Amino acid sequence: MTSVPSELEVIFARNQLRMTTPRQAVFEAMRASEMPLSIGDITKKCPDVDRVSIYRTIELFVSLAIAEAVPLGWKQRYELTSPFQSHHHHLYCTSCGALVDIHSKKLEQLVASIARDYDFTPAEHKFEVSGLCEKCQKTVAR
Amino acid sequence: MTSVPSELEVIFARNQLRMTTPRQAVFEAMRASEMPLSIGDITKKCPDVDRVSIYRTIELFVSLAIAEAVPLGWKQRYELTSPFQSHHHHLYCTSCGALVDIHSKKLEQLVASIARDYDFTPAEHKFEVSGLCEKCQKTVAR
DNA sequence: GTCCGTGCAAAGCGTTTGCAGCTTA
DNA sequence: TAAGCTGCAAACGCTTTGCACGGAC
Repeated sequence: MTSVPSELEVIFARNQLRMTTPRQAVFEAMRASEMPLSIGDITKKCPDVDRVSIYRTIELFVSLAIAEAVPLGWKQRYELTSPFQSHHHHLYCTSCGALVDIHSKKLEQLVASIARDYDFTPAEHKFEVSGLCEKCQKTVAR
Repeated sequence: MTSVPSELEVIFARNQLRMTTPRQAVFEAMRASEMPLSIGDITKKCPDVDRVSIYRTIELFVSLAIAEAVPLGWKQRYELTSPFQSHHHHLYCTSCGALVDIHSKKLEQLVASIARDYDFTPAEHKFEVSGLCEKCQKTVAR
């Protein structure tokens, strides 16, 4: 219980939420993963947690901005956010499924600039590029 | 039948596909809409088309690049693409649901530039910003 | 000791699949 | 005419809801 990242405990305490075994398990599963996970993935990685609790936990995490949805391919996937994982976006190879994290300062500036132009207060932004990775460009014929 | 946009007919002919009433109806529903539509939305707008056909038609449209998925809020929505609607992205107000189309040359350039940096051949990209519109910034208390 | 959170069960939808008949080219 | 496409029916799986018990604080 004490091994839980303090930042998470702080967020929970601030919101008067309880640190429970299922919530820890889901958090650890996401933290240990290198790529965004679907609900199904998380279910598999947390066999002791009921699927219902996983749904509720993910919903909670998203509402607390601990995690966010990532639109990769067809399914929605989830990933930890800024306090726990540096803010980034993805390049996704539609041929081999490779995922590359992108950190782009220019993109972040552009979001701010666009928001300013349109009198918007930006909260979140999604940016994902799909295509072919270096390897697959050569491999794939057509 | 002859009133169907010729561009669509060309794409269909090129792929040896048939122009049918359901496909026209789905296309027209999307073209008439100002915002991306969910499968459920399209179903309502095309009451004479079976839900199954709507799924199959959307899948077909996406594979032909006639339409594309837009990750807005939680649900996946669909929108026509370049030949039928100019390429753009969205600002989404999480308070009132307002949607603003963004056309940003800089963003398109950035996608190309990032892809180049990572040796990627970009096919598609998604970019959506959510936040508060001008109006709601003032209205919403917290 | 309280109240929140969980697990279980079941309902509720959205989505997919198989197949016979109709429509398009 | 022949093949593709549709609609119907039903299966399937994901997600949500209600409720009583258990655990966190």
